Amino acid sequence: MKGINPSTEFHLVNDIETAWAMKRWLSESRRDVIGLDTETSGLNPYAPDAELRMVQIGDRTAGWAIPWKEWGGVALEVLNAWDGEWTLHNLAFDEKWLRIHAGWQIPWHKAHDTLIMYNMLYPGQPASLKFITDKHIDPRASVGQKILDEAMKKEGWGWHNIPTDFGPYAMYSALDPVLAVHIWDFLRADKKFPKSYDLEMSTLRICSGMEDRGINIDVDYCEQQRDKLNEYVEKSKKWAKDEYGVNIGSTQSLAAFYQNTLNAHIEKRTPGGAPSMDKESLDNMLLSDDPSVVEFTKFVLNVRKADKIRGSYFENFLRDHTNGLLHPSIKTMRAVTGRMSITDPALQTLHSNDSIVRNAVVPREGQVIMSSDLDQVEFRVFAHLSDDEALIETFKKADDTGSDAFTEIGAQVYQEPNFQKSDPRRKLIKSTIYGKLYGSGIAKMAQTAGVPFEDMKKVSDDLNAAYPGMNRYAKEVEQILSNRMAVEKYPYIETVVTGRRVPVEEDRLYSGVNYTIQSSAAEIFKSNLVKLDAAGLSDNFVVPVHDEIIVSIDPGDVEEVKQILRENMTTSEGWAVPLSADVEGPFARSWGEKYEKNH
DNA sequence: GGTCCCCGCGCG
DNA sequence: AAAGCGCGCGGGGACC
Repeated sequence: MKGINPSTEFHLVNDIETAWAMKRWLSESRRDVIGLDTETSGLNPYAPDAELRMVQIGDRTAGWAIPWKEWGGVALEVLNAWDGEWTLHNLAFDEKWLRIHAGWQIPWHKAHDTLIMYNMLYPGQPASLKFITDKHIDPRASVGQKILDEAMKKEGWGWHNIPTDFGPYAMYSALDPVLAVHIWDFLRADKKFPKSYDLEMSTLRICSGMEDRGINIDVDYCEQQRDKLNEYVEKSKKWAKDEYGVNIGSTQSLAAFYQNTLNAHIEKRTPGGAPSMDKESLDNMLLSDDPSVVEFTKFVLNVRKADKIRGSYFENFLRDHTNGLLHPSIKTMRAVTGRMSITDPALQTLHSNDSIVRNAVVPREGQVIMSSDLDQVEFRVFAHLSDDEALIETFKKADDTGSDAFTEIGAQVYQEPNFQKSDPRRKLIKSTIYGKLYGSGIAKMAQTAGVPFEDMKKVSDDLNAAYPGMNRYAKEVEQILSNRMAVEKYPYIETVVTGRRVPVEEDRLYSGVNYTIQSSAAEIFKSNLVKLDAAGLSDNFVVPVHDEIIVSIDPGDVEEVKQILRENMTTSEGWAVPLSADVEGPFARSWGEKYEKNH
């Protein structure tokens, strides 16, 4: 650790002389990269009162903090003057603020993100600027942060109103781009970017575009649904409270009511030991001999669902939109496995068993919605990795005949060519396969499928006999993980696409199979987005949902887009089983059409 | 009054 | 031998 050179200068650009000094610094020194950072009023750049407060640039010799409101023109001058590489820590954040509030688009092909770089090279470790600086750069650097925190507390300042000329704030701000450059130096010691870094940087650029273009919602529909559900939920909760004194929103109150008033027995416990009032527990209540228990339980289940839909979706849509446009936050590397997550609102969790919520998501003006889903991608990746000849053959047959993989497995395992999709064994086959993907035991599979242990075991044994590669692969993975734990200090798996390392918890090595599959599938999907971007479709992206991309397109382009989606969402090269995708739509009214019962 | 965890449940 | 994977969100409730 070399640390920060004590002769490094930090400046607040709040007079002409300093502005000139900064410009001289920019033009007179030779350098490979400039660090860039911003200070903002808060986290959400789309908030009505959002304000860019400071733009900071720096290298190994100096850091400059430029108050945006007073000296924004100077800031833009230097942003435009530098045509070399930029490095930032958490590019996704600053890129948005600069684009929205400074009207300046960072050139993506010259922008680097040390947050992503760090994630690639030190998977599973905290990756905040502060943590990395303390650990790898210079622990003295965080002293300023402490002083600033205390001052803000003492003066009652927040990020939105701390004066830009307050010394510690200016100093702390000017330091950050300098740190960004030091982290760049540290991570770039071998001057190579991992393959996964390129994929993630492209994904970042594509998803940033999606956040910016936003998602159109039908505001009137949301308001109607919210009001309707609101009335039902409030009325119902009040009735339960008045009539029986039970708060059905509280698991404690609800459990007490079942036990004390309805004299119902609650078998299941939560991990914390409390009586469980989850869906399974309540579904058991539906089997009660006591009609009043059954009626009350139906009532509770209905209210819960309505409450969830109202609060998590319609309320949030209405809270977050501006003129019918939602700008969600897409975190491209949120899950340890590299899956993306979407918040504000949580667009990956919209109810799919009916279309009520997705009806709120509509095409852009004059357009139609289409979608493309990867077809059982995790199972296909599993089949590829397990290298089980029979399983691979079964997939090929299912693809050739256009039948469903689980049905085809039934036909194969039971030697019944006429095995039907409606055969009750198909459900057990599906449960077994998903159980294996997730590393579950037979007891859990049986519980999920709602069948006796013995029935489940029979199917599981049959599948293991027919496709021995599945268990063989699982054993292999555990063996590799144990070896790595012993030799390399921590157990990790590698993704199939880029070889990115994903750490596995030491006491849960069995989850390595799922991690490999899930993280590889995530990279396959991201690669497909990059391919679609190259094919010119990314401006039409609306939202990604793990293995599915939603697009909004002109009605005249439907056939062309179908073709583009089919081509670029499918991968065959290098896979024992083709990774195929379907295309659905066009839907002229809403995303919900895809989920309508008769569809 | 703010913060954190538990619990339950939505999605892939 | 046995182990369901990954997320986000909201209400309740404990705690400070």
